[in-house]
Amino acid sequence: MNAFDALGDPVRREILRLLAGGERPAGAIAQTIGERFGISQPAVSQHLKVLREQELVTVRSVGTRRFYAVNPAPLREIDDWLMAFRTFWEPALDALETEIARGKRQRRLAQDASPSDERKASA
Amino acid sequence: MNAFDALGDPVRREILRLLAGGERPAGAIAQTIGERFGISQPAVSQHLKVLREQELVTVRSVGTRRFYAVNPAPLREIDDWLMAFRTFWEPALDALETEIARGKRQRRLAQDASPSDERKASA
DNA sequence: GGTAAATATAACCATTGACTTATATTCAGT
DNA sequence: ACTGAATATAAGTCAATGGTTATATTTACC
Repeated sequence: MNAFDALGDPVRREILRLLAGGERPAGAIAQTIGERFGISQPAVSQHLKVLREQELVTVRSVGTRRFYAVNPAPLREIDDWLMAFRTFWEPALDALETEIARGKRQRRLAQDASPSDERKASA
Repeated sequence: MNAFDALGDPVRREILRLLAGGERPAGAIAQTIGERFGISQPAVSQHLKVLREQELVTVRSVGTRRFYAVNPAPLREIDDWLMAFRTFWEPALDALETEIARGKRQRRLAQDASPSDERKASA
């Protein structure tokens, strides 16, 4: 649940939001974010490093360019962490919602399983 | 969306999780958390201050005791922030789920409205 | 009003974090 | 091999953070 630490910084949150729209090369990120926050290319690069270390992003090299993309896994953990608090703003789930929530969870698990293990996780 | 900064600290996250189980006096929090992290009463008190400032908790005084409780509002904002990323791990919502999601959102809005404004937000 | 309990604040210190500028690395093209 | 583009790393600075001990504040109780 270490991802929270990385998300403590507004610059990094904004980088992620930018990447939510699809992968971007480091240069484009440095451009957009640097402008928006008034910080230099190295500064952005260092933020990208933190995001990499927390595995909030993945990188793909193409020539001299590095394309960053969101890695959703740690964000899902945050989503899970929030579960304990959802009772505060979600009235108790009724049966139907519970059913659907369970369906979602199973689909998610199915997605996590190795392909060889895809034992027909039918809806 | 400043709540993220406060949640960057594991001690504060743990305090919130503790409070998810119901309100607690500062002493009990200092006891539990202090033990768990090996930090002093003032240290915990300072964390509580940060949580107060970010409005992640509310306080209620009873005599010399101060009862802390979760204030869910900022956590909901985080929940909303995550929305932009849910598409990564949730397959596109089908019509039924969308309907239910909308219902939840409306119930939530109804809850936010001032009591005088409660215009029978029936399910 | 004095004392003790519960909690917060003050003052200080060490560490971490987020910048900066300068430089190294890596690859593409000539 | 040389050059330039894209990116990362190094080194240094400064402010913010999280801890400590000591003390102030508030309230209950005698």
